[in-house]
Amino acid sequence: MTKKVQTAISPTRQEDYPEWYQQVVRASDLAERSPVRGCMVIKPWGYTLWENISRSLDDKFKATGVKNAYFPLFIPLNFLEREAEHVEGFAKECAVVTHHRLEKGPDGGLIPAGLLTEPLIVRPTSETIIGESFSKWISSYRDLPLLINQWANVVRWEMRTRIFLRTSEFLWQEGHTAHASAKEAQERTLLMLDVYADLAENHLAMPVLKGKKSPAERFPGAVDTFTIEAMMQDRKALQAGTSHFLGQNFARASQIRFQNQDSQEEYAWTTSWGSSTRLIGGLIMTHGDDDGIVLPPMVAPAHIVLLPIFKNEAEKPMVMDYVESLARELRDQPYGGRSIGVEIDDRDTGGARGWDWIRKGIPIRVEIGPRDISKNAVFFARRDRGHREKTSMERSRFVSEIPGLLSEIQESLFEKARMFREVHTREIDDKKSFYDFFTPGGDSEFEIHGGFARSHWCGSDDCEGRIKDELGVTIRCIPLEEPPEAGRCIGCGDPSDRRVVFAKAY
RNA sequence: CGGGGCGUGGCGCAGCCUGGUAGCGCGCCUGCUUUGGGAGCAGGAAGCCGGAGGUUCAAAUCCUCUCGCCCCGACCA
Repeated sequence: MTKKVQTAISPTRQEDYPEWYQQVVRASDLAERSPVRGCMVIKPWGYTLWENISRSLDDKFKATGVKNAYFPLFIPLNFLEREAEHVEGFAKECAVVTHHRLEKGPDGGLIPAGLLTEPLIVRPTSETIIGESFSKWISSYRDLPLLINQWANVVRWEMRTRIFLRTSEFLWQEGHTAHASAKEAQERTLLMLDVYADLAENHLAMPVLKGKKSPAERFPGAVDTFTIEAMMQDRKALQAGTSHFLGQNFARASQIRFQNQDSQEEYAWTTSWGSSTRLIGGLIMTHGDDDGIVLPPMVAPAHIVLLPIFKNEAEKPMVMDYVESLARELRDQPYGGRSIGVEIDDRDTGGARGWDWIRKGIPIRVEIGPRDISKNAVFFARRDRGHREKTSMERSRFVSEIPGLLSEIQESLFEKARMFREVHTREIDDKKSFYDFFTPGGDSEFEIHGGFARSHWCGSDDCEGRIKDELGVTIRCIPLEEPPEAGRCIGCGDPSDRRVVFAKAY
């Protein structure tokens, strides 16, 4: 008699993907919703993950000469007004501070008082306020390039929020640079895109496509926006990081000028680039399964959990000694630029204990009982394999092989995700196939279908817009590093010289 | 903001149509028994049913308003 495989998360991805996502976030103990509309509480397991991600990124930024700084949370209204497209892009989702005091109201409650002469907006992004500083810091070509990053929270009053993927407040970094030439700024834009791709692929084990955004998808005020796009397990695309070449638009708006070597005054060329806690959402949807999240070792808050097993109190000291000394040895092992993170969970909660760690996605679970100790061995399971698949290994060998084992897991996660993307990416050249690809065929409400369609596009906003209206599918990016190819636009049939990637998106 | 759905102990839900002040599973606490695996038995804590009004002798159940959440759409990292 076969019974349905029991999963730790219900519903499964297949049954109801959006609900699965919510449940996984909860079950993995990463974060929870807060009483504040659209905002989340990031719990220690999730925050440590974010710390690991942000530390890796920070190191990479610094390796390219970027320095960190910090700018105000509040931006005067008139700053935002300086760049026309920028205003238009963000005006609809700004939190605005209008008062600076609270007074007792007639009903005893507090009411805002002390109207500000000029409202302040809570930063949705900081181009304008940082531009203001840049304009003061830069006067000569000798001051360039200026390479600044800030780690901050920002607020975008979104209509619809999803934990980690789109929250009203989120944590991110925003890099802002100023250069003496367009070429240098463009190179910086692409360099930072490479940094994001490196982080995504080598730390998050999340394969990404690097590409340029179509004009319709560009950052408000940018000349060019570049993106890394990942495919989630519902086959939708997730924009996981963006890098913008801002030309002289913001320099003009913020009066960022410098004197060049010919004593001529010029506007600087600027860039900005950002990535956020959304990466965690991407991580969940790239590797998570029906038992919870699966953490790539490079960013996992901890790598190994040791689960002591003893039949009675008499055995406990011996087991705990073994466990604690093993933990010490493991923590001495290096992995991914830090030491191995080891948790010891000696709660006496039976088998449920192991499932907590499965849901939390820890890469390796190790069970240690008297039987292992007598053999001087450990009994372990990998999160990227079935939960019943466990291996016994001699202790010292386990300790010395652990860095390699973690690398293997990291690699296997990436490879699995890459294969998934490959299987669900199609070159599509006729309109009917294209529409079929993005049209649900089954009767399930949450059917997962489609994927990435690599198709030709004539370059017109009209074609792009029509496909968006009719199918909810957008151009995710125009991939970089791909040779031109002659073809016909999937929308209108006009000649096209390259393929672009179409997909439904988060 | 438009369409749809939903708000009942920490989580998932039943009850609502046919009003009579709350129930199930998991989790949690205590004890005993178990122990290489999401344990068994017994006992227990925890909700006044999102909020506010109204109808009624009586409302989780009916009516109105409101807040929030989820899905689709529009918009976005």
